[in-house]
Amino acid sequence: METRISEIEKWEQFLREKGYKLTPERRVVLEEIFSHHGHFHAEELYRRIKSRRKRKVSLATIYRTLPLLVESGIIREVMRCEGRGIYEHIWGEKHHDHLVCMRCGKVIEFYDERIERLQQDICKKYGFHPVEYRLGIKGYCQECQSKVK
Amino acid sequence: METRISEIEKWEQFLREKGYKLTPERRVVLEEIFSHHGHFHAEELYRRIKSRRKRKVSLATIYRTLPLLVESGIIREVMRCEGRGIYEHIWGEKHHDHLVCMRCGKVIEFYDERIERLQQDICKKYGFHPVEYRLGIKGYCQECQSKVK
DNA sequence: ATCAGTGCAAAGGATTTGCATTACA
DNA sequence: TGTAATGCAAATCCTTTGCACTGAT
Repeated sequence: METRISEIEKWEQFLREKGYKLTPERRVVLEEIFSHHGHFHAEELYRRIKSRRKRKVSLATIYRTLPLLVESGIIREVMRCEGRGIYEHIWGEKHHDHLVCMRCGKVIEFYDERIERLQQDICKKYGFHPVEYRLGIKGYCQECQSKVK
Repeated sequence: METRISEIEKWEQFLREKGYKLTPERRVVLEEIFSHHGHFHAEELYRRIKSRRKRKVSLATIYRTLPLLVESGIIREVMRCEGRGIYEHIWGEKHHDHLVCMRCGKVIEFYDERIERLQQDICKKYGFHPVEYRLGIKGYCQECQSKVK
C-alpha cells in the first residue's frame, strides 16, 4: 500500500532541501491553497487569506511563493485566463487534464490513463525528466457549439 | 490524395467568412509568419517585418491580428515564456507537442499519433468541439538533469 | 461613401523588484 | 547573529485601447 506524505510535509521537505525557510507566510499560503478545491489565481488567493486568516500575506509574497510551489510539484499552473495565471493544487490529487470552452469558459476535467502512460513513454524516449504535464484542449462545449458564428 | 489550401487562401477564407477585410497589413503579417519556421512572439514578428518588408505594420496591429490567426487555426500559442506569448504556425504542419527544459530552455518537439487519437476520443466522449490542442511537458532535459540542485 | 482597420501614444493590469525592516535557522 | 523573507510602493513590461485618420469593399 502506497503511503503519501501530506502537502505540508512535502512543502517542508522541499524548502529544507533547497535551503529555504518555512515562514508563517509560506505555511499560510499552502494551507489556504489546500483548504479549497478548484482553480485559483494570485489575487484570489491573496483575498482569501486576507479575509480568512489571522496571518496576512502580501501579494508580493504570494507572487514569490507560487513559483516555489510549482517547482516543488505541489501546485501547477493550469492555464492562463484574461492575462492571469490560473493554478490548482496537484499534490495528492489524481492527475487530470482540461477541456476549456472558448465561448462560455466552462472547464471540463478529464482523466485518461492511456494518455498519462503515453506521456511517460515520450519522456523516457527523450531521456527527459518531467516535472509538469499540461494538456489543455480549447474549443467549444456541447452547449456552445451551435451558438458560434 | 488530400489537397490542402495554402495558408494565404485559408486566411482569406477565414476573413471573408467573418466579414473582416484582407488588408495589406494582415497579408504581410501572414507572409512574414510563414517565411520562418519555429517559434515567435509579437515583438519579434514586429521587428522582422520592420526590417524585412516594405509595408510596415505597427505593434498594435500585430497584437490585433494574432488572435485572429489563432482563431482561424493558422497559428497557435504554444506556450508562455518570460511573460510573453509564444506562437508557431500550424497550418499545413503536422501537429506536434513540446518538451520544455526548465533549466536551459531547450524545446524538443515530438509527435505521437496515439496521443493525437486519444485527444480526439476524449473530445468525442464529451461532445466537445476542439479548436486547439496543447500538450506541454516541463521538466529537465538529459543534459540538465545532473546539473539541477 | 462607409465603416472597419491602422498607427500612435497613452492606459491597463498582472507580475516583479528595490529597499528598509523583520524574523527564521 | 546573519541572512533570507516580507511588505510596501514604485517600476516593469506585455498587451490593450481611445481616437483621429486611412483605405478596402
